Amino acid sequence: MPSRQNILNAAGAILARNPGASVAEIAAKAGVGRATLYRFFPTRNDMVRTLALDSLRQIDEATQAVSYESLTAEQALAQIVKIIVPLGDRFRFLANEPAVLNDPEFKAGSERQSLELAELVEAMKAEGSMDQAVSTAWAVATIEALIYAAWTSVDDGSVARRDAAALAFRTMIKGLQAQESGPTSSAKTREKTA
Amino acid sequence: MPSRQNILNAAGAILARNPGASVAEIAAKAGVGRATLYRFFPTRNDMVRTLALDSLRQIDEATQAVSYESLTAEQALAQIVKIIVPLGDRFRFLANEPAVLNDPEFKAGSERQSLELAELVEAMKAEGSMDQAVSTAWAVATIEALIYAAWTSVDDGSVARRDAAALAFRTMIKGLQAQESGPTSSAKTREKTA
DNA sequence: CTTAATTGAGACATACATGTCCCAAAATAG
DNA sequence: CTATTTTGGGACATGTATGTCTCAATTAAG
Repeated sequence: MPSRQNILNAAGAILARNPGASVAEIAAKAGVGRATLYRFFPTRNDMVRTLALDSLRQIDEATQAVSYESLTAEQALAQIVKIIVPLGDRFRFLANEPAVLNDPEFKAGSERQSLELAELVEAMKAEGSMDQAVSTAWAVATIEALIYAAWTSVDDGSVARRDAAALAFRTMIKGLQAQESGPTSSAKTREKTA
Repeated sequence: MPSRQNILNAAGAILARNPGASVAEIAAKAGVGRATLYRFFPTRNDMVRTLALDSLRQIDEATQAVSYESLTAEQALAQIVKIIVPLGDRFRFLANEPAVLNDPEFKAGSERQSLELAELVEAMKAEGSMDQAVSTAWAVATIEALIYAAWTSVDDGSVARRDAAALAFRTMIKGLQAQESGPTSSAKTREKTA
C-alpha cells in the first residue's frame, strides 16, 4: 500500500465530507505524519489538484474501456454508470472544491467528459432510448445528479453498495425516456407560464 | 432593502459556490462593510446558522402552504417542487456546510423535512403514482438530487429558470414510476448479484 | 551488525481569516 | 442647519492552518 495512493484515498474520503478539511486531518486519516504528506505533495493545493486530475484520468480509463461498438448507447451508459458509481469515494469531493474547479487543466478535462456524456445522450436520443424533447443539457445534469445521489446514499447506508449503480441507472433511464402514455393521472398539470 | 436580509442573500449565493468563503467576500457581495456585517451577526458561524435555519423555515412555510387535502400526493409533490426550485440560491449552500450539518437544531429540522418527504413518497406509492418496489430512501434521494440538479442547471444557464421545476418534476416522476412495459430494449440487463 | 533511507513528531515562522475596536463620513431625524 | 444614528474603512490582537525544518526512531539494505 504505497503511501502516495493511500494519502489520495484518504483525502478523497475526508474532502467529500468536509471541503475545508486541514492537511492534519487528511494525514491522520491516511495514518501518516503531516511532514510525510508534504514530502509527496509540496502544498495542499498540489494534493487536491493531483487528486482531481487523477480522478478525471480514472474516469477516462473506465469509460474508454467500454466498447461502444458492440453496444447500444443505452447499454454503454449502463456500463459507465456501473463502473463509476463504485468509485464514489474518490470523486465525490469534486463537487465542492472551488480552487480546483477553476484550474484550467481540470476545467478542460471536466468539460470534455461532460461533452462525451452529452454525445452519448444524443446517441441515445437517436436510437430511441431517450426522449428527444428533453434537452441534452438537462439529461446530462440528471445523469450526473443521480450518480451523485447513488454515492451519497451508499455513504449514509440507505442504499446497499451493490444495488446503487443499477438503481441510479434505472431511475435515469426511466426518467429520461419518452412517455408513451400517461400511466397514472396528472403529471400534466402545467399552466401556461403566466 | 434591509441590510440583514441582504447579507443573508449574499451569503447564500457566495457560500453555494464556495463553502469556505471569507466574511470579507460575503460582505463585499452584500455591498456592506465587514464591521457592519458583524453588527448583525456576532460570528461567522452565527450567520451561517441563521441562514440555514432561515432556509429550513422558508421551506416549511412553502410546503405547509400546500393544501394536501384537495390534491393527490403526486400533485402535492409537483406543488412543492414548483415552490422550492425557484428558491435555489438560498439553499444550495446547505449541501456542503459541515459545521451547520452537525448543528442539533438544524439536524433535527432537516431530518424532519426528509421524513415528511418520505411520507409523501409513501402516499404516492399507495395511490399508485410511484413504484412500490423502489425503496423510499432512494426515492427521497432522487427527488432531492433532481431539485439540486435543477438549481445548478439554472445557475449555469443550461436550463431556463421558468422550466426548471417542471423539468425536475417530470424527470423524477417518470424515473420513479412503476414500469408497465419495457418501451425501448434492455434496461433489464441485471445479472444475479454474483 | 552496520549503514542508509524513510518516517513521525514536534518546533517554528508565516499567512490569512476572525472578531474587536475606533473614528471619520454619510445618512437620517429633528 | 444641527444632532443622532448608522455606516464603511482600517488598525489591531488572536487563532488556526500552512509550509519548512530538525531530529530521533523505525525500517530496509548491505
